[in-house]
Amino acid sequence: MEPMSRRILVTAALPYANGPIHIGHLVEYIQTDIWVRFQKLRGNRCLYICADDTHGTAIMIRARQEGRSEEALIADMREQHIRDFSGFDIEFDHYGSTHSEENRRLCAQIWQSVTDAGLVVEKPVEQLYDPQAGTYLADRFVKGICPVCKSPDQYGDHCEKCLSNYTPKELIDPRSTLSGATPELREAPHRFIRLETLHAFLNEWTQSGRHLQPEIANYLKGHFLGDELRDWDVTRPPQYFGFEIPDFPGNYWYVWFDAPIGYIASTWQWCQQNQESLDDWWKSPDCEVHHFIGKDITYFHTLFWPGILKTAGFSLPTFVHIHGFLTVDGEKMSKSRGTFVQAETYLKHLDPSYLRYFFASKLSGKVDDLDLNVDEFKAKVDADLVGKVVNIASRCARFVAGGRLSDVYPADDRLFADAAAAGDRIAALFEACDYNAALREIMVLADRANQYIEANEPWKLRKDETQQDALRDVCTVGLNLFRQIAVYLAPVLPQLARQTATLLNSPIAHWDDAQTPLTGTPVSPFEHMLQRVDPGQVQKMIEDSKSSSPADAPAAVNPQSSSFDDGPEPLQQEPMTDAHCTIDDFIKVDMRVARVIAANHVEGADKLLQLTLSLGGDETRNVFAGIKSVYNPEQLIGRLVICCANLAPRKMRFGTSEGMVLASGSGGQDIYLLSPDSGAKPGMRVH
RNA sequence: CGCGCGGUGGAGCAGCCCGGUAGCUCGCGAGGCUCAUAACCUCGAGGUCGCAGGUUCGAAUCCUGCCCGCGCCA
Repeated sequence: MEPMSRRILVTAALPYANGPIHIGHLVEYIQTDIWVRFQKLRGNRCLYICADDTHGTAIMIRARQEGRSEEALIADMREQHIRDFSGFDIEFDHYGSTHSEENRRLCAQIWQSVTDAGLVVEKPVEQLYDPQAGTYLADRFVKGICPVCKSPDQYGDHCEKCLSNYTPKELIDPRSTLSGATPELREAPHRFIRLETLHAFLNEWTQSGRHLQPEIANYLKGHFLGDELRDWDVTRPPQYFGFEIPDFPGNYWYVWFDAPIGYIASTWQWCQQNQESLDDWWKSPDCEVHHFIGKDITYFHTLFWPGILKTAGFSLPTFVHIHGFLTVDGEKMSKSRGTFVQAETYLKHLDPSYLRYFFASKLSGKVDDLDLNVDEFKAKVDADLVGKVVNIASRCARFVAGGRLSDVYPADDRLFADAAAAGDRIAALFEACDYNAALREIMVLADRANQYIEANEPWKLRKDETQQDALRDVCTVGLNLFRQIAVYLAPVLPQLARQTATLLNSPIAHWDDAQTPLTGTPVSPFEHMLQRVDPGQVQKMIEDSKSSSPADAPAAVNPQSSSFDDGPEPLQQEPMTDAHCTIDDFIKVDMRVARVIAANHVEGADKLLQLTLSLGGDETRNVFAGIKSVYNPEQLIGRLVICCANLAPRKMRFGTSEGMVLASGSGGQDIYLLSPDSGAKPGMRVH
């Protein structure tokens, strides 16, 4: 027994209250849940804290669209999230919400601290404003061309291509993703946090080698810490769903200011319910703070957040554990392929233990992306869990069902002792988040147990009346080896731990339960603990995921009525060209009727669909069209379009585009493909 | 272009930090067992460890250059 148990506060990133939990999210919550369960099993005091992230423009807009209050929306989502998490045996000690009184008060307190520290400055900001939606546009709701590297279709704050950070007004050719409208520049005062003041501290904290994975420390050093840190814009003018700032009336804290503070607020709620002191968890040097996040939100958690905590006198993170993204069959999750699987859909068809085990087998404590290959998923779960682990119990339990284990643990060629000795090594691997290596160690133990059973042939002993004691001894060894494995797997497979407890009538409550064999205890009748993965169910899940998704591609935002109410906006948005073109100029453009014979999503592209156009006969064109926001590939196949057939081929990031499909509209949700009246045939020229 | 990660028998990976018999899972071939959820056990075939240099008695492992793949706001 360890003399001192650690106190550990653990958080997973707060899921945004704008959508359901899907298997991509689950990587993180499962990874974290395993770590927390492991810590608790080791006898440490550990809290798993999470909450819904509820503020921001997206929530406001969605509530508006659904005709209800933001509060109603987020209450609903929170319920769904909690339901999904519990379905996967993800067990939070507390699940709060950033829209809570505790969070409001903490925000105010921390705001006061950073203000007192002289970190807050006010500056006028020209921000893009969506006149149609009636709101300023959050960075994520503006897309345009990156001012640094000129990549098209980048968000307003940050370029995916060159990883530069900038402000939305620097963006070239901006569009509102809410309405498709061209936003206008408006000026309003904002308040900023001077991160640069904390540069020396952040340098030291991130580069100490103790709080971050090395590749992350490297990344920060190369991308941010080499330059002056930018002031961070943390307030928003109306309209915005969030907390109004006490000393800055009419303005709101930016969602990224109050979201991480939600970690503390949620802990506070737990403290109030459990008569504990918040300071013991967030201001005590004896308490570790561990954050688990995806690599997408590295910046906020490794620079901004430590800076804030430091300034406000809260504990700094002991470690920020950063994981990669989930791919399915080597590709980004895709709605059309049915691999964008929601938690709820998964649970309708498959056992959550499968996913917990599979993710664990893929997680290594590195930032690498991890891939869920459907065949591998089945192979791994079937072979490891059913074929190896559960099989051990299945091979022994029947021979002693209704009876008891031997009163003295029999000689077993040191198998149990060796496996007990492996406990520390396996624990170290769990501690380091290298679940993949931990599971490999555990599977070696399972192999040995199966070998033992093979060598001792209990099925033969059973037939010999004089060998009944020997039979019970063999099963006692087999079941104890199984139980050891169940203990080591308990963080990953809590359900298996519960089943094992029932089978052997002894709870699994501590890691050290693997150190001492059970003897003399009754054995319950054996029941199957885990089924093999049913490929039919996997298929159904994928089908379900396909059908449930098109609905959530929202229709156009503006339900304009009246029959011929044609306004001047289109022309105002894009004035007509003055220069004439000659008939000869016009003839240069060879426009043809074409049929879409194949349409696919382009992985990595936000706007593009890849189309194969037939011009009749064998003549086809491969074309990339920026129409993904409005059209699904399925609905395009078979329809006629107009294409420019002699456009010079253009090499794009995703392949070569050999033409262009004609469409109108301003972009975003405002895109309309041109098509000929019925009767036209592919290949016909447009004159 | 940048940053990060990777390139090891058919597939997926470990080993690399701390140089010295190339290992695991699946698949494949042969055999065994028949207790177990067509599970389990044994044996076998199969690898120029991306390429080229360098350091060294010795390199998958260290150094340099190059090539290729993947990822980059969920």
